[in-house]
Amino acid sequence: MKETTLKQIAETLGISITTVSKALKNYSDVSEKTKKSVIDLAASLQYTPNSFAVNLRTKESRTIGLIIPEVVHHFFSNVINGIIAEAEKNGYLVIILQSNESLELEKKQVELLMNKRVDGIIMSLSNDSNDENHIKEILKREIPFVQFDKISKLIKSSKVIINDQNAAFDATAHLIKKGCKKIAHIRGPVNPQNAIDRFLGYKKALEHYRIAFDYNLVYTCKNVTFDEGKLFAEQIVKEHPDVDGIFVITDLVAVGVLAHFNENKIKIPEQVKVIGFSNWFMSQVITPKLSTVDQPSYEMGVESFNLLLEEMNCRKDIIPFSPRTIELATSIIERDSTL
Amino acid sequence: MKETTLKQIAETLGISITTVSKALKNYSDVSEKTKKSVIDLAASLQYTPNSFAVNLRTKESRTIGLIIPEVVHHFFSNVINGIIAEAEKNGYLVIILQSNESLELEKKQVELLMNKRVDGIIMSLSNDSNDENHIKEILKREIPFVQFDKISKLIKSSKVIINDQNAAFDATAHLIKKGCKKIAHIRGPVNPQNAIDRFLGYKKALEHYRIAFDYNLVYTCKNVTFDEGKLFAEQIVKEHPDVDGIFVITDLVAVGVLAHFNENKIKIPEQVKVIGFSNWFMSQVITPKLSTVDQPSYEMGVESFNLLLEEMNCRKDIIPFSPRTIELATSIIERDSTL
DNA sequence: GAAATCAACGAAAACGTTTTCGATTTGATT
DNA sequence: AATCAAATCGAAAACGTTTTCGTTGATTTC
Repeated sequence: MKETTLKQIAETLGISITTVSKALKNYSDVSEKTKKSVIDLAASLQYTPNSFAVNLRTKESRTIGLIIPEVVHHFFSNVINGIIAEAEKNGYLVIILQSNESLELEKKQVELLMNKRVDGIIMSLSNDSNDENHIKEILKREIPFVQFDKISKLIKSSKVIINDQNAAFDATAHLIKKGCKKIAHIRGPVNPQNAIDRFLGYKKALEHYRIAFDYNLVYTCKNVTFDEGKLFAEQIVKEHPDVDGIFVITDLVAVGVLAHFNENKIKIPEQVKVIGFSNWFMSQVITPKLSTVDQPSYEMGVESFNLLLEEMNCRKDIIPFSPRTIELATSIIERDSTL
Repeated sequence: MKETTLKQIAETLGISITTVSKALKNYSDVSEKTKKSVIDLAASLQYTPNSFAVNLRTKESRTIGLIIPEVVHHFFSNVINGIIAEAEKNGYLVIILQSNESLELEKKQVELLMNKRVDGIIMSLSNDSNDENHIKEILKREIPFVQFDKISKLIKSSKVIINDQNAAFDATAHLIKKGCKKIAHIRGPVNPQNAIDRFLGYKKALEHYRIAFDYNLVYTCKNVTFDEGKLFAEQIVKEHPDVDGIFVITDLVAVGVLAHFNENKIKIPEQVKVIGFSNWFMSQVITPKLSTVDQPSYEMGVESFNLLLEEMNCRKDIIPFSPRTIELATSIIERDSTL
């Protein structure tokens, strides 16, 4: 039971492969009669074009690659969701790779995807991406490319981002408006632009509301984990017992902070108010419910794919494409932890 | 700046395409001298084989398809993680599709993957999969196929599962050993085998410990959500105020139960003990920490891929393959909600 | 009646690789 | 000198599709 090919259809119908191909693609130089006979036979034989041959001939695979730092992650899995949904709608499939926050793996995976000849690549950088040569190689080979969330500003490509600095400003301002006078910040790792921007937003908010900035109130995550949240919470109450507000780089870490406070009977929001970032599902089921910054992750995936699609279509029609950056809106979600 | 091909290398070196190809694949009938010159030139031209052509020629794409009900899901995203990691190790890439628990979408996606001519398919069924024709089509076309977690017993294929019935038995027994006398069960939807098996395990445990089974104590989820957990918790305390233990189909729903109890000052574990299923990350950061059944999700992904690989290799060498079923061990994790 | 138009079809090249099966040369052996 | 074996290479087919460019015969136009 072999696969049906154009050749088989052509032979049983006594016509040429060319005509069969054209009939199935509804070319105008095939008579209605032969069209019908071809289409009918193809249907009854369950003919589907051999995509390997189509790929080779058309030089496209209708497949894109996606590289993200982590799959098991509320934010990223939502982005994945948006990307594969939008891709499927447009007839594209998605190959997903996980860089595990490792630059080495990331490089290999970019290599892999280029060798697979995907039609485009969407990517969120790993934390220790301080080297951009592999990314530049993508652009050099003229492969459509979109960055989202954790991006490199040095690379001229389309991007889908939020304004981390403004969002962090808003989050910090929210604490201030709720009466906090001494606000600590648990920040992300040193390299990624997001962590830097959120830190700058925090600092800017303090300045704007005339609260002295104190470097000792800034704690830096290495791995951005639940346990780090617990650890830093402990350090904060020990070193600065009068801290009454904490802005945390992301909800996962913030939940760690809450856990430590809960265990040590430190009342939230009475003694300390806490606000996170990203609006993980977890935040609304934890006690107390965590205030946070909502980041439109699904939409981010959708927009990323659409930007990529735009570029892929331009390349196909050989019309020039200039990269665009889409900035999505964030919003403060007020819950029990800052009431 | 076009892509380098075998032909180009052959022409600049004044030898045939055949020899170039053989040199790069280290065939024994090419002299060391020409091998070296070919390899050197290939490297300097950054030659990579055109995978479209290789696919067409070898009839394989070194790509597999994965269909799961939901990406944004702690269990499934961990499985994804296991699969793509193991696949990458073995030189395979993974296309991921999400069925959204819809049979219609699932059918389309199976179709899509077969038309893409992936080398194999791994799948976890959607909840309303009461029709198996699309799956049978996969087997008919002799495409290597593995089911995991939500499987159909009617399909003869390799499977990676846990023993849901035993695990549920253990979970219920755990509640009984902790002193519960009247145990409710919030079960999953009617169709999926898992939900049925877990229900049966619950029932069997009651029988084993001589506790009367009461159908009124069984509540059936439709969408398996946090909100359903809250809702059923409310119903349970209203309809059966003397219930002192609840075994819940999965952690997400169990967290909903905890939320309702927390809001209504019903003490856990003093008044009611609760045990979930799947060991979501959330369970260990919620208050009180949720006891649950640990399900080895990452390992499930790894094993699924390895079974698929086994079958793919057999097909290639045309040696017969008989499907295997791997049953992974689960374990009870005792936390605050059943202390 | 010659020229132009049109409808319907097909031959063949092309995409880039892999692999089979000879062909050729060289050196060694009878 | 004839035979054989080993070492090295290449021609060509094959994978299945798409698309360009002709070809043919029929019809229309001046």
